[in-house]
Amino acid sequence: MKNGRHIRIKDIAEKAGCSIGTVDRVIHNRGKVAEPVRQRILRIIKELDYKPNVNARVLASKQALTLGILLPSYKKGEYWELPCLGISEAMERYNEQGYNIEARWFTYNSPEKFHQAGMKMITDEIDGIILNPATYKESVRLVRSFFQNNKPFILIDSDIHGTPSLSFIGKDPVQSGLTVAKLIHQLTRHITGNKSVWIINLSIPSNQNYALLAREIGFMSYFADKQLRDDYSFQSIDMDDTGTQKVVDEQIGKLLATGNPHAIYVTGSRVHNIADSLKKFKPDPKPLLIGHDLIHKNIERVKDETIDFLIEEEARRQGYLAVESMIRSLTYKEVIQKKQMMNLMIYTRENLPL
Amino acid sequence: MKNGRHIRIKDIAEKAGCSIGTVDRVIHNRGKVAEPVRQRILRIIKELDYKPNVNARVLASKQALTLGILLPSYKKGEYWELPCLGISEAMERYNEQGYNIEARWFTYNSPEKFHQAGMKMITDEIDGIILNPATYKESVRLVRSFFQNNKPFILIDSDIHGTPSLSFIGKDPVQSGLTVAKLIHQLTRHITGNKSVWIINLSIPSNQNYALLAREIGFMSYFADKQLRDDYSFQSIDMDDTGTQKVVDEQIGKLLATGNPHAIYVTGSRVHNIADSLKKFKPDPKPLLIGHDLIHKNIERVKDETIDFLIEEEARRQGYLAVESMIRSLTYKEVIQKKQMMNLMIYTRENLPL
DNA sequence: AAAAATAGTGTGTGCGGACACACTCTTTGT
DNA sequence: ACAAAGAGTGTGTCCGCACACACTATTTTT
Repeated sequence: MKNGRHIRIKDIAEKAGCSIGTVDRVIHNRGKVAEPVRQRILRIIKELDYKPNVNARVLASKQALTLGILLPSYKKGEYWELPCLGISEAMERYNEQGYNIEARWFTYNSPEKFHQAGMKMITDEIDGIILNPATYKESVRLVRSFFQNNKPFILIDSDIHGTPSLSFIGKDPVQSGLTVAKLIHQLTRHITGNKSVWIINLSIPSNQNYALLAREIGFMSYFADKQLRDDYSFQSIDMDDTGTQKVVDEQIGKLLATGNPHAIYVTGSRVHNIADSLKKFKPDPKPLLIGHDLIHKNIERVKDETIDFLIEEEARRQGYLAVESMIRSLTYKEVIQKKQMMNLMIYTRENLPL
Repeated sequence: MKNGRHIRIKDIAEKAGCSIGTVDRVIHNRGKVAEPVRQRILRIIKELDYKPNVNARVLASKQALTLGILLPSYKKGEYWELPCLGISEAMERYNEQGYNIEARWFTYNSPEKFHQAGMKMITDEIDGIILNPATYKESVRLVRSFFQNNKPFILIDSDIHGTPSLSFIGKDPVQSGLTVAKLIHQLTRHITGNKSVWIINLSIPSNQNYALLAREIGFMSYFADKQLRDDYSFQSIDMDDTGTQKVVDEQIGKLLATGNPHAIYVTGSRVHNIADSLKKFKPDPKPLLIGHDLIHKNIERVKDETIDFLIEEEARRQGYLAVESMIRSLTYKEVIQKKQMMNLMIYTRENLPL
């Protein structure tokens, strides 16, 4: 592939009959270059397929980057800890490599806080923003401000279509729902008679989570497409997430009194609450239980097989890639892929990592 | 985290009251440093948690690395193409970043060729070796030569325990088998009566593949551990892989004449051959079909649902990580994790990548 | 017409580290 | 006793790039 050595600025300068200073000015658009010379240099750069030496560049420009991180607030062990771990990991790794990257963290638990924090990032000297768009309306508004103020941003976990982001990193929630549906279908297909399925939406009430809805839509559309509606009866259950197990137990207790489902799909990451309830009530036969996200409490319930399958969208890697992409965009002016879709992982007891 | 700037060699030199040259000699073990000074510098390096600036290091040492790659020969679309893609990807990426890395490829299709190619790598000026150990005996012999000749090497895909490799990158095949077993168990548990399962070992006869055997062992041990032996009847089938569909068709035809299994597990990557046979003979009900590896022909059969599930061990990433680990070890003298276990991915139609 | 502003260009220094080389001081050989 | 060999240390150059600065030639201002 590489015959000989790499092309340097000096090589370009020689070929263009000018000094490296001029080439430098062209590369960085620092102006003050005669137009014909500029064109010539640009041509040569293309011809020679010049790629700047990243190491030299980082070494020479001791620029410090400040990234703004805007994510939902969370407690230890909850979902958003995972992307944050990925972000920290990337940050450390790049800092060790001689970069000088700093993070400013913002969290929100309401649309107001979200918007407020977002606006603060604009006035602060922040070079790039990594955020999870909360509600649609607020996000569109905020993102527009970012755009107008020339602040590059990357969306993670949930997308807002048609937004001028550097990149979206995550997964289509509809596909998640489809995958769960496929699993439940395959795992219950040999049960005779009509099969009952609960879809439990266990989430914070104020948080009208778009992603969870989309998962449910994907889930239902699988059965619709395959014309399996008559074989299954679905019950969609909205459950308030007060965080306490007791409240969940109560509600599950009531529901179980009305009958024992064949399968339960929890659209969010709080499957472990349902799992704990099932452990308490011990319905027989035990319903198939499927949910999302590789958080610690869920992993424990997969290990003891109270949860049968977990779906996850490489949450940690999302955070890592977001930081990496931002750095590449800001320091190397690399063009980042507009959509970086994660793998949709299916985990069960036997293939849990570590 | 980072208060102020990074520690440089110069900082260490000042604190130790010597010149950067001396510090450099200590860092690189180039000898000729008075022992007390050496100790002092080492202490300071530790105290200050000195991390060399990777960018400066790569820039200054214009060392060119040559990696030797020793893998089974393959045709386009076959399994080993995937790790190779990962290797090429890593190579390109690092070369673009100012590194100077070159690969020398060796392939083998017999133990003799394997050993022969391996020995050639020792005499050639190769800095590090990435290999897949073929047969146990040959591999141990070769690896011993590597060790004696001070050639660092990384094993990918299959491990040889207790080997002085820099790292092993792959996955425990027993766990793969366990995972497939879990899937088949769960997917057939509501079928009444005794369930018949075929385990098909479709591989090149000369290639007494250890990994495939280990998968089968894992597979069987699942059912043994769960005391499910009475619910299932297993048939282990060794099938020669001549590469032609016709031969497979013939054998499957004969087998189907003896009865229709509930599930088929193909331990290697040639599930698509079995899938094609099933498409031809259309046994009813269609047996559950599970195999390994995300190669193109398999993906196609997952898309049309002839194959129900595919297991894969991030083959491409294995190659990528192997190169990356080797570079980090050789150029930064970083200590590499002895075992880098991949995720075990479960794919079905709905969660195929892209 | 002289001074000042400006467009266009080249030069020099430093980023942190690798490595060659030069230098000093001691030890060893003759 | 003096040269040669060696141990131990410091200095200088270069890697490719960014960026400040200096410089020349031309145009504009006064």
